[in-house]
Amino acid sequence: MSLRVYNTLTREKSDFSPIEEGKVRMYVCGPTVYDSAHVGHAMSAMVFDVVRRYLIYLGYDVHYVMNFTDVDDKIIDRAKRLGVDPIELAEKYIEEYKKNLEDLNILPPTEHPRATNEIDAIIKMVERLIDKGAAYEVDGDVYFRVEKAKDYGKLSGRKLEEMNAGSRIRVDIRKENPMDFAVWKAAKKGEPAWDSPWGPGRPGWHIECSAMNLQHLGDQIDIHGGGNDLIFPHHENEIAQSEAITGKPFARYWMHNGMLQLKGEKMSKSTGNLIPINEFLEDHSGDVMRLMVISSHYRSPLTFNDEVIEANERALERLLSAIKPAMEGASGAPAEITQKLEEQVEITRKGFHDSMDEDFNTAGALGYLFDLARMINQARSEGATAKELVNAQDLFKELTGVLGLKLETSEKAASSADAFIDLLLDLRQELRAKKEYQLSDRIRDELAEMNVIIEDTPQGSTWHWE
RNA sequence: GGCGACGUAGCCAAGUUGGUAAGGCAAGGGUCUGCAAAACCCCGAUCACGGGUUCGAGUCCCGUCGUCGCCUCCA
Repeated sequence: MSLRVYNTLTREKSDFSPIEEGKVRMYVCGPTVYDSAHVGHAMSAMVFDVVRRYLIYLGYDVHYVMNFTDVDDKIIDRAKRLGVDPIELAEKYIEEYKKNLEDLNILPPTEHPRATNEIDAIIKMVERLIDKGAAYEVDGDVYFRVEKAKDYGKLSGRKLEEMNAGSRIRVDIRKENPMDFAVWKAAKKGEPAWDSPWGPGRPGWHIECSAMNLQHLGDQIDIHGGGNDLIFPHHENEIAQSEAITGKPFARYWMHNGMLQLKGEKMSKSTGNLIPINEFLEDHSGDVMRLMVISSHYRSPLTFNDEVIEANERALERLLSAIKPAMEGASGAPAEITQKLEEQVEITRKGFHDSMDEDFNTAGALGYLFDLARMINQARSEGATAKELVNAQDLFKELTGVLGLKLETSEKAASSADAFIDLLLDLRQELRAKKEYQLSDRIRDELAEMNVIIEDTPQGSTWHWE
């Protein structure tokens, strides 16, 4: 079997084959940095992180570009309201976003370009569009001429004549067609601006992505990703611009993730219906977020609420249980068990691969990992030795790693409290030996209230943070 | 109004070209334990509804109801 990918452009799955053998050029739309990113952004970034990790797992050399939109109306508005410099405001949220990605165990992009660093390339592109008759200048603004793009609407399945542009926004009478969109905007007073043949101004939203693609990945790319709310108009316009310039098909595969649903609605910055990544990470690990994301298909909406978060906290504990070491003094599990475990290793490897090959079916792949976890735990409780568990556990770690899970056993680093807790455990051990259970239980209960969980095993007691 | 997606057990959710429903969480029962915890074992759905095609449909077609996304900035 080989990898199949759903392509928004064709609305069907097809076999994946990159332009250049063994290499994948991939571009994912990053955030507009005017505020803290929320868990919906995290979802999108994670979805494509998993895509990237799986492609690497398959042996591809992946060139991964994620941009920052660091100049646009919202950033300018926000900065004006706060009385700060828009470029500095953007810079602040760029740094924060990079930290978010790190905390969420998202691999750093190969390149992380930002619009303001690409101004020269953008201006050249706009000039080329004008030269080709694909764009026109009006009073310092430059608009893309949609009627010139013969197959405009092919990505979103719209037809120009069917779109009732201007039904909700006032039509700019200077435009030739209401659907024409700005590729260059004349600057108003006090706004960040760059000199151009059309006077001081700044790039339109869509052109920067086209420019960064051309600059960093070339005329044609393999995968272009983003949230499905970007299909129209953003990606539609990117296609129109890029293809107007190169005359070649822009991206081979358009991948779009579903929206994260909070309270039954799309999580969105503009409506304030959101949970910032920072806030989420105060109470939960990045792995919990990731588990939620990979528990369902990337194209489906993601149900996000407290109940689901809690369920995934517990599910994560189950995954963690699989990589616990063999019991101390284990003398070996029955042959029947160890053989079953080895068989499960092969079932898991194949099942994982087949699932992921089918348009990155992470939820299906995860199912196999839970099956393997159960088999590992079963073997361990039957007395399997570390050696008997090693193949299964190695595969388990490898494949959870492909999904981007860290599975760190100790969420909190060693703290100064450790020695005291160890002391209390020793004390409790002595009390239990004397069968003074009232006191020993009190130690356990009160430590539990401080989020220290004690587990008794035949080899003694252990503890961990809740 | 237009375009698109979806509706699977209490909740989340998978289901490749149609052949008789993964997995997780919760609940319940059990093993282990001084009691717990963890782990392990057992336990649940005919797939929104109504038609149709087929030997056979969750999986294809039509209709109905419902939810969501896009059509305006948005991952």
